Amino acid sequence: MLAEDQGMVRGALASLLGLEPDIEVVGEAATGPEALAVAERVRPDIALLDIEMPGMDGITAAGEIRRRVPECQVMILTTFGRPGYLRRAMEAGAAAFLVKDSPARELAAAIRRVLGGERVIDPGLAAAALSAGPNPLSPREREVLGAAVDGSTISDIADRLHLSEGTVRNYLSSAIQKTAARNRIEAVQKAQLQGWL
Amino acid sequence: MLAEDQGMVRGALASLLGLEPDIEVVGEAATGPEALAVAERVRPDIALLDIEMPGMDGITAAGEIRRRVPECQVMILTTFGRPGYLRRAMEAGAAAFLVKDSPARELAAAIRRVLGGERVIDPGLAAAALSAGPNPLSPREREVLGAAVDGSTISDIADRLHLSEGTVRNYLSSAIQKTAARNRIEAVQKAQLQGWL
DNA sequence: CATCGGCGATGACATTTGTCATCGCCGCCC
DNA sequence: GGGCGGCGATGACAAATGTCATCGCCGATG
Repeated sequence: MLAEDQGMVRGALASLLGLEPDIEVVGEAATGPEALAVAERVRPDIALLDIEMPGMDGITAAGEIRRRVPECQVMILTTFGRPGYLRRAMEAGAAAFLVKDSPARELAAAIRRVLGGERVIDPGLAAAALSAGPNPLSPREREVLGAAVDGSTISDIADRLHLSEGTVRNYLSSAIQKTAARNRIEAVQKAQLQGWL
Repeated sequence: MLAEDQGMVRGALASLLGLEPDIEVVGEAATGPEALAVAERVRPDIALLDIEMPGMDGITAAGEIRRRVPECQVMILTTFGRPGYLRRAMEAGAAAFLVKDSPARELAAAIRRVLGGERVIDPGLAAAALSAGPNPLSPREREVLGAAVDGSTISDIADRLHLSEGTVRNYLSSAIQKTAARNRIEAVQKAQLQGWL
């Protein structure tokens, strides 16, 4: 089955896989929750999930699918090969991690390898994920930094998270230092690049 | 011909179009300059361009292709249906503007309509583009705001653009007001949402 | 020819942001 | 039991950011 929010990309991928005689697309979904529902209903051999989806991100969906449909292998197909994404995908039990800018023919090849029991990960990406180390941000730091992505002021964030302004400043400050950034914007950029948010 | 930087999406779209008996993909490109070169060489009936591409964005490439290969109709296929993108695409002479989250079958239909001499634009998007009005930012304001997206400080931007710090502050301030934002981060967000950068 | 807008700059000012020291309360782990 | 780290808070301080008034130089436009 195939989960991807952009209709045109989803349809195109379905057509790509339809060319392969040994592969059949048995279900499609456009959101995280929908992916979960479809997976439970059709119980496919493979679930191919995008990460950026409305409702529930593909990695969370992957974990749920692994839990509820254990015989189904989950593969992640994403635009952004961020180290933190790869790490979280692996922890969620994914069998493969593919980026959309690799050549199209690698998709069917990867599916066959997963069906054969292998795990498929871009070697360069794996190295990056390992060398980058784990997410250094504490849960609260992540939350506060995540609340800052849209340009909210300190007092906005404090209100939204029910914290004092000083506390918000402290979390932002430590997030800035842990990401080796010079201000919150750089911190957000760097954290997103690593897949830490 | 097909220009799209993500290999897997490009291949999938090619396969989707390959299903249509009256459509043939005669060339592929992964970057803006490559798209231009391929268009000049194969002189296709239609060039289907993504906007976000390395080297040269799809809208600029569209203008160049229209200029150098006048018999070729250009269609834009993009992830982001931003009003400013649509406006610029039309000014560059595009015959169609499609977003990737519409259903896959609309792609072939749109191609046929363009071949029939029609222009294809999502009505909702057209309304948004017209009601949003034109880009209110002056070229310099756009440049300065664009230099602020990555979290650069005032003095970074001043150095990069060979301006005094005070001038940079003035431009940012007026960009913030024109976008009705509260700080530069919100201004960047809003401007990007509108396709003004 | 006067006006308007864009460009570039300066100086002054208020506000926001980032840093640091310090505190108390937990829970965990050696 | 002591140490460590996460959580939440306060106060003080320095630095960065945003605003405003004002200036001069252009080129276009009425």
